Amino acid sequence: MQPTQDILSEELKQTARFAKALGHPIRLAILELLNSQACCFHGDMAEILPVAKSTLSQHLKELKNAGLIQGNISSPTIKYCINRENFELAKQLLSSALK
Amino acid sequence: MQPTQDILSEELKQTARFAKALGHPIRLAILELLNSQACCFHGDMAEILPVAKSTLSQHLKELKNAGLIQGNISSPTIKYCINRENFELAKQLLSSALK
DNA sequence: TTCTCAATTCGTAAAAATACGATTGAAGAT
DNA sequence: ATCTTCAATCGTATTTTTACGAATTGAGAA
Repeated sequence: MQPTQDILSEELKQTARFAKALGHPIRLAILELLNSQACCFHGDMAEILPVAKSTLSQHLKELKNAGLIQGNISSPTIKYCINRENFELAKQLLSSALK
Repeated sequence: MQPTQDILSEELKQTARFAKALGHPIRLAILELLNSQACCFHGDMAEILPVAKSTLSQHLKELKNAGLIQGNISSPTIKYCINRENFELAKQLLSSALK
């Protein structure tokens, strides 16, 4: 075995993080919704997606942790948006991983 | 909640399966190795990647199940290769999910 | 201040992923 | 037929993921 850093580079780990975040149908559906601007609010998504609201919150949290989305308070709701910068980065990293 | 099939399409589920398979650093490293033709054999990979052989086998199995790689027996070893068709499909689906 | 509503967090359970060493299996070499 | 050798599978443990309903929080409305 070689030293970890040689093979498992930071770039590769970041790519894996993004891929993992994308690795669930619900989360992809969330991104699709946000990307199409069809909706931005937790409540609206909860009506469309076949999961409980608490589960939806968990998926939103994971996407936030991965940096793919962000939420802006717009009382009484929260407006979710794609984080374009990281979304682009994810696209780049994944497309380069699949080159 | 709407009927599942409307939102969670087969395409979206397939995309999630690919993304999930890509969502681990070791598996990305495997694909990188296979893609660069630097090596193709389980034993060679086991020397390079910082995991036990049995763990490596598990990751190879997951990549196989996802359709991203395939193994051809070449006694006494097994030659692993990228499954180009599905690799392309994954690239396509993911890039379209991140459009 | 109290009420209401949206969203998150908590508590919990079940399933899946990750990892390892030991064992087994399959194929060629002796 | 027996011995090697490579890789997969088994058995197991730990951690993470996924999911739900209940309880909490926070901000504006009454």
